[in-house]
Amino acid sequence: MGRAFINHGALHLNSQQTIRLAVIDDDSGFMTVLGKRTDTAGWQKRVLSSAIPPEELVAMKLHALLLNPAVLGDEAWDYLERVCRMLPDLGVIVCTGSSTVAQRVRALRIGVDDWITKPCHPEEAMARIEAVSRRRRRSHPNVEVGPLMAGEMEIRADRFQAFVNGGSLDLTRREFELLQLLAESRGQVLERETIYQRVWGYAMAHGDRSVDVFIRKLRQKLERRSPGWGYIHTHFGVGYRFDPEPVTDTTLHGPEAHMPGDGTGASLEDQELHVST
Amino acid sequence: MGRAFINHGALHLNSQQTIRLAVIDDDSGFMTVLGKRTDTAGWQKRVLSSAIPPEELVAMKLHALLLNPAVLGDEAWDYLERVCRMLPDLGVIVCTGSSTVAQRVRALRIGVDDWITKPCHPEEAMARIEAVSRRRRRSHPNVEVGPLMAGEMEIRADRFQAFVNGGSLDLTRREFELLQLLAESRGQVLERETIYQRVWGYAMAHGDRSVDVFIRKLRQKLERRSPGWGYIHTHFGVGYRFDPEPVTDTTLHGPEAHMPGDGTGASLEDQELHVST
DNA sequence: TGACCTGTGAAAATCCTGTGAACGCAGGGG
DNA sequence: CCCCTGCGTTCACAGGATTTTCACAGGTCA
Repeated sequence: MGRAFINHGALHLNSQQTIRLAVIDDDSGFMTVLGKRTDTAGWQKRVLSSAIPPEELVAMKLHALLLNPAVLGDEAWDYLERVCRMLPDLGVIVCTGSSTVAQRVRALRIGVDDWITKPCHPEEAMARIEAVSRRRRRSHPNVEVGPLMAGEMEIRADRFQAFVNGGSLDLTRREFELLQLLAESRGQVLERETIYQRVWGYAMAHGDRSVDVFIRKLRQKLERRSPGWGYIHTHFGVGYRFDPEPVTDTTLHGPEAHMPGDGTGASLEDQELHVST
Repeated sequence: MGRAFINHGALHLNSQQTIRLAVIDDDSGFMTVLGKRTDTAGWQKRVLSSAIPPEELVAMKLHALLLNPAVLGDEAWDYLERVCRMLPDLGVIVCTGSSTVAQRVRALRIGVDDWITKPCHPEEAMARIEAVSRRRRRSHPNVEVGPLMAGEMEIRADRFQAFVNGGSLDLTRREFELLQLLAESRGQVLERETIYQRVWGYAMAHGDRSVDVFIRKLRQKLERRSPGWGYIHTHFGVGYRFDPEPVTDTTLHGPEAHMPGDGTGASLEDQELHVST
């Protein structure tokens, strides 16, 4: 179940992009400081103490790679060249102590995107990594994340639409964004304020019922195309939770048909107060 | 039509190494040395002694801009910001004497791609400019020359034209580029901003309706030559999607005429949000 | 039961897209 | 050098689609 990550708050006008970065360096001091900052920024970072085959880098789906050639010794140039050739879309930043113009030029010509000289402020290192990743993303705007499956439904970001065995739900933009947010946070209870903030992009006015209204619209469309499944659950006094589950037709008001939760919701599982329709 | 031009802005760059660069600096010494090298490398360089409006930069179809903020004085930040916002695809490199980490970070976050500190070797400056431009060019690795088929239409990049059984659609340059972009992204919903950015080469001004107007022109020409097919679909509040499909003349308001898709896009082919006519 | 919440339906307010036409510019002829 | 023509931009409007807002009804909790 590897979902969860990816651009969470990237619903729309978000400049903050979470970056997947790998670092090959052994400078523990620098690593510590940098690590602190990247964590704060919410980046996904992986520290490696030695070169790993480019093939594995591919599997990591990185945005950028920061490496200190000193760690690799003689193979550094060869390694750099192979990485740049195999992963033209990966942002490669070299970070080293001293260096000559010739070395820097050579690296840049090989395909390296930036060369930072230590000592350097971690903030600048991050800004440069961001800059490189930004450019990289701009070139390939359509390497979209695969469709997201939920119950009988398939959510396709590239079409701004959700489908149930081939049939579109005909969601409007807002409806889609709301659904996407919910689905990305599957299992989590989201408060109205949070939802509004992330889908609408600004703070919710007191007493605004928009979220409720859109939840209703979603439920209607979902119900029509995929009856037999419950997707959006209401948590009284709190908010909503997305969790696709086949409708256990317990007409009896019984004490909840305790579905095996996926765990993400942990202790909230039993708070199930009422399930839509 | 005497087009036969070269690479316009965004679509299809030839993979020549020649770089179109503009420099805003008044350091004659550096300019001279750099100029010599760029000439040798065959770059097209334009030296400006002061800021020029971003609109004119657009017209220059640059790959990169190297500028010394000292020349602009107080307006430097504002200018940088405007340029980066308006030309997201332009490589922007700042080259200055002394600077602080804070300044560099600010610039990089604004959208600047690299910050070089003088004194610097012109060779390194060039290598960095290349590195920045390289990312940009990689955008459209579209090397395929073969004609692109879509419905009854044949799109020939080599002719800057589209045909329907032999007859040309008489597309103008912009129309063709728009059509090509759409067709290359067949099945995907493209937002207006994206379209504008990629076809026009710079950021769309708020409220610009050019994309809509060109979509209309395309639809008209397509309709005239190939009635019976729907090519461009509107996604309300989002953008447009190209997906050729025979017109299912369901005049009946019936509950969806579930056409089995033509197959190109797997099982989701049918289902329109709104189909323009 | 009373105070709150949430689900609904529908009206009202906004926003978005399709269009037709006017403008301005640049190139080609005359 | 001036006029004509093709193209790309901008505008303003009309018809719809989508969002918000409201007033209520029905549930939930203490």
